[in-house]
Amino acid sequence: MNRASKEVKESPISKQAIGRFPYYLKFLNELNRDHHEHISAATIAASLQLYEVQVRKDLAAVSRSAGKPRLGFPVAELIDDIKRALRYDNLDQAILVGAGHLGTALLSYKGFSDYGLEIIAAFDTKASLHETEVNGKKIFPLENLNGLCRRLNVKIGIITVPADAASGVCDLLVGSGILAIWNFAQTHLSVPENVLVQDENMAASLALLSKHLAEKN
Amino acid sequence: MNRASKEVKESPISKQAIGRFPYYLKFLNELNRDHHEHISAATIAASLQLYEVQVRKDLAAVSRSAGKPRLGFPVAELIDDIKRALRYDNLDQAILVGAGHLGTALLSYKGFSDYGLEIIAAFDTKASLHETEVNGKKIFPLENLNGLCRRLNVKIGIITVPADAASGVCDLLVGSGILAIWNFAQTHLSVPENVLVQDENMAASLALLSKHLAEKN
DNA sequence: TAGATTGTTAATCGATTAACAATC
DNA sequence: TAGATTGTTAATCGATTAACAATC
Repeated sequence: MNRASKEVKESPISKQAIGRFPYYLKFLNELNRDHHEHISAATIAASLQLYEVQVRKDLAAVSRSAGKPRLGFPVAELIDDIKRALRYDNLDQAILVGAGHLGTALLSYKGFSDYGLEIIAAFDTKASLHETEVNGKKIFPLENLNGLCRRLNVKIGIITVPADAASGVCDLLVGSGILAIWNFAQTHLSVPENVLVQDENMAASLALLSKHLAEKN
Repeated sequence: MNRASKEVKESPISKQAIGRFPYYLKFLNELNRDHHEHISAATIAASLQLYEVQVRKDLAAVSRSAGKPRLGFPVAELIDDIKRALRYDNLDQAILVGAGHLGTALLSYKGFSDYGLEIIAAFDTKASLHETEVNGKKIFPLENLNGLCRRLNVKIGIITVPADAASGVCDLLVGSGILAIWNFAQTHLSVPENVLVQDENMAASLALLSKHLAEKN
């Protein structure tokens, strides 16, 4: 507040912490609906089965106004702070490639806008899908991808094609100016260093489930 | 080999490493198809953009016969070792709750058997879905869940219901003897400590994508 | 005031990376 | 033999947890 140089302090939020904030947010939204004014880190921790310190540190990293001893944090303000930190407030446009079962499911999901994402169009090689719509989003041939991304300045691409097609699609996305890729294909994607690939590694999840089960015998 | 007590050495494979093995496996399978006999950690690392040491350590953790200096690891054997470590060799049966878009996508996916998972049935509250099939898997009312899980000794449950229904479904699963839950709902689930909840935290992925984008401006 | 609660520094833990000796 | 490659010990890094002083 009264610092000489008031830079926008670079938020030191770890990747792990970013995974926890959506849970905080959901919990806080419920509180807010019930008209709770304040909340303590201890209560959040108990509810989400985390350590108090961890919650305290996480909240300290995003909260603009410091929490008040005895009271805790004002719920509404905290919600805003988390939304800002996760950038849920500004809506990013995305395109999706691969309108199979999973692609269709993602296209149909209404909840992404809560997370600041809007899928505006889909692409697929299958001609029978072209010009059809899923949840109001049109499906185009891949040839249209570059043009559309350039024209609308789309920077997020979602890959839901089979593994053997993923790498080609990835190159196409990168060549179309995409800077962040959400990859559901089980394959390693090679990209320039200014592009981020976020893998949704379901095979890893399955292996962890199976491992747990094996240990329980 | 020539140790006095030959216990089954508890594999010290980190969670992170488990996430990498599916990528190793995919790469090795391709090599195998091309009839490569041996492979070095360095080559794998270069291909998947990892550090050599990391690959070496990961492989050392699962490989039964040690790798050979100059040669590397025998491809076919390594594939077997990884499959065993990830337990892809034994097929686990699972049931799925919530036959919406995402649930249907998972039911339709043919690739899970490669990962040692077989979804044998689905459940949904919606009466119009009952007794219909997706990819040969029947959809039942939730009342049938307990009986079916008990009868067939199913230990894995997949949650693809809306967030506000997830916690109730979770309790039902736990009460039906389920020991491992793959949770796609964006909500914290509370379970007894012998039950594992594996969250597929898509909100976290989105936040990471969005954050990267914001940093690129 | 006393005590609930915060924010922060230090200790611990787990995973990655560096360095290097062993060996085919 | 020389050198590519492994396996392992030690150093580093990032995140979590413990300890504790500050404060409303």
